[in-house]
Parts: sequence; structure tokens; C-alpha cells
Amino acid sequence: MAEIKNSLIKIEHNPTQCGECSIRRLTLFHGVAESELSWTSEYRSQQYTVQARKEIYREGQTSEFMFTVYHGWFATYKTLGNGRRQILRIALPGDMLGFQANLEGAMNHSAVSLTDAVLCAFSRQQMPELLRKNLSVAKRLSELNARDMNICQSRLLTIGQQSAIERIAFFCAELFYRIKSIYNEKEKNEIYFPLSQEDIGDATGLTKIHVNRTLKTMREKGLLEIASRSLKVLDLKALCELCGFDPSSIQTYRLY
Amino acid sequence: MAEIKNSLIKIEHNPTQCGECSIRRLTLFHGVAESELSWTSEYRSQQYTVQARKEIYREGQTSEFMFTVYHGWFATYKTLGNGRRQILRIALPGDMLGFQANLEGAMNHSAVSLTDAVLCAFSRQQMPELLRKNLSVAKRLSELNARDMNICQSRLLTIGQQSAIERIAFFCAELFYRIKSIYNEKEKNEIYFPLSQEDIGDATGLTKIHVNRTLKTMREKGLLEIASRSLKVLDLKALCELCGFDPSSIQTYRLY
DNA sequence: CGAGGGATTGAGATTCATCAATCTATGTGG
DNA sequence: CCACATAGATTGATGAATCTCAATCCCTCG
Repeated sequence: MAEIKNSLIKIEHNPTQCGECSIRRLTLFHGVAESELSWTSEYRSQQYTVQARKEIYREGQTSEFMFTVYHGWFATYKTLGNGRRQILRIALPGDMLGFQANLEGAMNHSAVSLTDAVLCAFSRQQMPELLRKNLSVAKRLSELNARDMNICQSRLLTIGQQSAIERIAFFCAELFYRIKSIYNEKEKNEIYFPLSQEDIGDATGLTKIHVNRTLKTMREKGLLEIASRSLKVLDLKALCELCGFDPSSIQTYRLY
Repeated sequence: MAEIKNSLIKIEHNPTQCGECSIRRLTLFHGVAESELSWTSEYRSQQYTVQARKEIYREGQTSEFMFTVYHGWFATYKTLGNGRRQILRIALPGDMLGFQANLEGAMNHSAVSLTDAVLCAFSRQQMPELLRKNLSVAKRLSELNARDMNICQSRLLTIGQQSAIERIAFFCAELFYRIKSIYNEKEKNEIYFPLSQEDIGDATGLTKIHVNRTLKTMREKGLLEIASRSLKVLDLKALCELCGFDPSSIQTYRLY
């Protein structure tokens, strides 16, 4: 497998400054006073581009950085000895990647880009210092982690207790709402959607064949259509009712 | 359903002092300097007893407190409209219950005692102040949450990608190691285990009937025996190999 | 000693996985 | 510009894993 080091390409020319970051409301630095941003942003070591489908860190290995997604989609996952893979989380702009309890230790999961993407990197080593010096950042980190915990637990519920069509509906409904809340698109019923059917299967605990058949059913029922990297929601209300997804819960996903 | 208020019984006589708490190494106050413990422990509002099988907070409702488990077992869970229930987490002594991003808002999951138990309560309202004033506690909270995130993601992996026998093996292996690490019992192969087969099913995403059949298989294979509130591990090595549970990962569960 | 909750077993239905083949869109090299 | 390679999507046939319904058993507790 390709070296991870090579997948991250440093942006030498004009990296985005935190002060002018258009998605700061979504990130770790949401809530940092403008007057403090000049020094807290010093901890943002670097900005990197990464191509689609590259690993940025791997389970069992250490990682120099943790990241904020500035642009693009990522998936975190764990694998089993037999090669099966469970996608744990889809990370979208504003989301953190790679924070865990033991900042020095090996990663307990892997992360891969699903699209060409841009990451803001933070030295893991310097994180404790940043958190000590700026309580607003520490509080925000805690909020982001608690939100991710809630999302993770909701996925445990859907995977543990729902049928194939319900799981896929839940997965798509959640992503649909998350994307729309990031880009403030109220009316659009179609979003960019870079996941393959196999990815959807890895996220929902189904085989790609069964995902394919279930998507066909959903298309026939007029719920949604996934084709050529696009997700079109045909009947949002029915989709949410089918899987028990509560759109108002997305507010606790946003945190801004 | 019974009122939650009534399930918590305040301990009026001689509640445990944080300074003499025998499991402090496992808790939120691990790492707090002895000299600071006198004032941080002021935030520990009260100690409560609770009988087995009582809800201590409920999804959708607000809760005055968050808790540290001092004694006993708890389960957190989410439910679906059709009544199906997913157990999200088994909380053991030292574990936190009820922390979430929006401390003022409604709970996003419920919690129930599995045994008679004792809880140390913290006013949710006062938490931000405590975290602001004591960085050691804030850091510890973040560690505990990150650890729980890892456990949650491991369960996502096992429920999403493993068979019934593997899921049950994983669930039991994890609890077995957690209990042994709490009580420092290296050699014992039997632990107290208050979960019904239905509980195991709710935790692993299986029906109680299938849990029953699978436990029978595991008994016949000489892996483990669950009977009369006890879990006896007959072949620990085989159990861990079956489900891919790595005992050394428990170190990141302990955090002390 | 009866009641009730959990455990156990059986039979049959359903969902989902597996294996295998074909199709389609996209990109690549000649 | 075309032949080819490749990855992802699609469909069919079959079998295994798990669920559902139903009945009985067993243990504990009042």
C-alpha cells in the first residue's frame, strides 16, 4: 500500500488564514475571540491537499497530525482480520479527524479521503498546550467530540436494530441534512455524493450486492436516487419516516 | 413508567468522600492534585443509591445531573418507534453517565441500572465552571469521552461486520477484561454478570432467541458459560481469537 | 404452591450473503 | 478515434444466518 506520507501535499502558496476561513463557524475555532485568533491559529501548523482515495492515517500507526477538514469528504474506518471494513464516520468540512484519548499513541482507526480534499493540520504534540491556553478551544473540542459520540451511537442504533432499507435511508438522510446545513442550502433536493455502493455497504453493514438491490427498491418506491456521484432525495418526508430520522436532531449535529 | 425522580435515593448518612474514594483512579477526578481535591469535590453534589432496573434519565427529557458510577452496572440505550432498543454502552464503576455536548438540552439517550448501584452526581449546570477552573478535570473528561468513543466505534465494527457468535464473544470478552481491570483480578475466570439474554441481544443487535442458541453453541464449544448472573470464561484465548478482540487494547480503555 | 420472568427448543419464514455472470461508464494507450 | 482495460453497477440463482411465532420448561419469589 502506498506510503501515507506521500499522500499529503503541503500547500506552499497562500494557505487559507484562520481569520478569513469561511467555515470557521463549523470548526474547532468556532467561538475563539477575534483578538485571540492570531495566536491560536499559530497552532494550525499547515494546510494540505490530498487526492481522492488516499489514506491520511492508519490504524496501528502513529500520526504526526490531527486535522480539520477544510474541503472534501473523508471516511474513518476500522478493519477486521478477514478484510471486512466498517466505516465509522463520514467527516465533512469543519469536522475533526484523528483526535483520540492517547494523543501520543497509535491510531485506533484509519481515515481515507473520498474526494480531492484540503486539510488543516494540527501537531498532535502541541494540542495539550493549545487546549491548556485557550479554554474556548478546549470547550469546543469537547462539544465536537460529544456530537460525534451522539452520531456514532445513532449509527449503532440503526445498524443494530434496523433493516437494510432503513439503514440506508438513515445513512442518506443524515448525510443529506449535514451537507445542507454546512452549505445552507434549504431547497435543493440533490447533493454531491462521492460514495460507491460498496462504501455504503461498509458504512451500513451490508454487502454491496444487497445495497444495490435495496437502492433499486428505494428508487422504485420514489424515495431517493443515487447515480453518478449524486444523491437525489425524491421524498424527504417519507425517507425520514421510514428510518425514524429526526431532522431536528441535526441541530445537535451542527453546534453553531 | 415510573417517575425517574423517585428512582434516585439520596444517601444522607456518610456519603463517600472523594478524598477516600477507592476507585478514584478510574474516575473524572483521576489526576486531580490532592491539594485541589478539597474544592473540586465540592462539585460532586451528592451521592445516590438506585435499585436495579431503574431508569436514571431518559431520552428526550432533561436531567439535572450527570453521574460517575461508584458501584454497580448501568446500560445506556436508544429506542426506536417500534420499541426496539439498542444498548449503546455498559457503564461500570468509574465511568461517566450523562455527559453530552449540550449540557442544558434534552438527553439523547436513556440510562438504566442493571444492578443495585451507587452514583455520584454532578450538577450539569455547574460542569462548565468546574471544567474552567480545573484543567486537570477538563483533560480527564476529554480522555474519558475519547475512550468511550473508541469503545463505541469498536462496537460499530463488531455489530456491522461480525456474525452472531463473534458479536457475543466480543461483547463478553470486552466486559470480562474491563471488570478484571477494575478489580485487579488477574487469575479469576468468572465474573458477576447481571445481563439477561435479552439484554445481550439488545446490545449485540440479535434477538434473545438467537442469543440463546448462540450461547448454547459457545457452551458446547467450551468457550464460555453464562448462567445465574455469572459469566465463566472457559477458553479466553479462543474467545479473543474468535472475535478479534485484542486484550492489549483494554489499556486504552483503562486510562490510569 | 402458584405466578411470572427468563431460558430453552422447535418449525417455518425472511432477510441477507455468496457465487457467478453480464453490463455500463470511464479512462488509457496505440 | 478506436480497442481495450478496469471499476462500479446490475441481475440471477442458491444457500446460510437470523428472525418470528409458538410452546414448554425452569427457577425464583411472594
